[in-house]
Amino acid sequence: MAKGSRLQQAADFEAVAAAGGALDSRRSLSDDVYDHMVEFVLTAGLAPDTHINVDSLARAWHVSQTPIREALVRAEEAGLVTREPLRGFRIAPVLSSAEFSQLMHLRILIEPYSAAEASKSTDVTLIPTLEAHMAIMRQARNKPGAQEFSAYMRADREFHDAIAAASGNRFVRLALSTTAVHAHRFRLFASGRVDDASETVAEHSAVVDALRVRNADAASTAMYRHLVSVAERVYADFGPPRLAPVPQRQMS
Amino acid sequence: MAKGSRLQQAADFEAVAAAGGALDSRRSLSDDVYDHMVEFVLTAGLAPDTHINVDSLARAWHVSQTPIREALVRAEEAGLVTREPLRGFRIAPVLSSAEFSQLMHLRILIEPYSAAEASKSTDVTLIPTLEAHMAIMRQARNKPGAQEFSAYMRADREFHDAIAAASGNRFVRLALSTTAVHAHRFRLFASGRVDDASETVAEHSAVVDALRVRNADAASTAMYRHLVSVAERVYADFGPPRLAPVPQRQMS
DNA sequence: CATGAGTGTATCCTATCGGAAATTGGAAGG
DNA sequence: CCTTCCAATTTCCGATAGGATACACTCATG
Repeated sequence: MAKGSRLQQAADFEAVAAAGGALDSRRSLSDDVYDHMVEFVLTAGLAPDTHINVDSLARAWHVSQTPIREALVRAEEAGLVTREPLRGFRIAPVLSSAEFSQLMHLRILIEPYSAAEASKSTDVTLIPTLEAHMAIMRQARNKPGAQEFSAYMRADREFHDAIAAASGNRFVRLALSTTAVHAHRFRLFASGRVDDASETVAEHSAVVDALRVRNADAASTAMYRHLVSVAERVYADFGPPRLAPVPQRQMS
Repeated sequence: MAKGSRLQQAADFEAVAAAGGALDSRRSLSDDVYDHMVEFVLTAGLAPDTHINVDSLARAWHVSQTPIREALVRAEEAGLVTREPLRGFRIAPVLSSAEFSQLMHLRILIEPYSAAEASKSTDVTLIPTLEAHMAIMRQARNKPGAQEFSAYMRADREFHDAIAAASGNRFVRLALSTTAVHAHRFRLFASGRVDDASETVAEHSAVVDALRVRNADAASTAMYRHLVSVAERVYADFGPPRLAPVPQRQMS
């Protein structure tokens, strides 16, 4: 392998790594491979159940099998791929409609809380960060391209993750991070284009407004309404099952 | 390496594998190593921040480095170990009191819902399974030994996991599975012995009673009370911070 | 047509090498 | 004589290449 380059000629990847992970000067090759793999699965929209040949993937990316395997193990934990012992790895199946409903139930349990806690955050960069993500989403409004969809979904993920991070509860953030890629892939295969930017941005604005004035109850409610709306929009495209009654309890 | 044995002489391990995983005839060596590692970290009570020497661990368990590394990557995702690139793996730090509080917050958000959903389960083996776990916990009551503590905590984990599984929501179950090992380790280092069996079994009984009569509201409430009690008991030993107000919403 | 042996392929594991980081020893300066 | 800084050594992580084993497929046979 050439001395300077790690993955492929890796020009595009090095740019991503430089932009996203400049702080961590120490990154192992398997980390790079993992990031590359996530991007690959999420944007390329590979067919579910596709066999992943470790050897050919290693040759294609000009690395050996070990970092590929380590990245695949992590991807399995994240739900991106599945593994059958002695039979290898496959691209994970896309969520069924029922499973997406389950996913949204979990988010509805957690995210109103994370929004409420985020309203107490002292991080002054939170609001500007959220607005930056919303600007990207506004920009992608009604653009049918795959590129725009990818940027749109990325901004959406980072919007929710920023709030989870601001909640200060690492377990909440961890639990939600797993859901993000699944939701991304479900919507990628459901429509694959930006079709709800107006509603989503409006609902995000309501959340940000509540966070700006540090109103925990309002933030919680706005987030709850947003998630219910997201689910309803998806089910409008897909028909039943609609969102089952969402159990929520009163502030004690 | 001898032909029949895989880990060490591995007599005890083979017994565990035969008891727990007989259904999966296909298991890779890294799976075995991972299970072994979880058991090792949770029962041996290794000091946090202890360096893990991959090479010596491989020699000690009579396997090579690759399955060790794969198991460590999975253990990192599960929060059992931490990894610093180019500096290796370490035993993960035990949760601080504040982090344990965060963990309990997440459980309180999720588990009342999982109990409510489990009450609708048609699985006839659920109640007997839960009662079996409770029997084990009763048996360990007020026994100070490390062996009893381990069995007690295992039964507690499996009790909650069985309910999560019965909820039918795989994302709920996944989110909770991460919390289990952290809670286990926190209590291992907090007291390390069975000191709340009476209360815990009583509270578990309340949950099972509600599940038996398929009362979703009662199951949710019983689980909520149980988790609050768990947190309160831990804080009684530890002093502040006590459990912050637990945000819960009304059933809509 | 069903069944079983034989061949090919890919996974999984092992053995080994390069290289980065921690450590120990020594020399220079105060 | 003690402290501080630098450098060589050692240790161990990360990566590579190759071999053993299990599975899938093909083809011959009852």
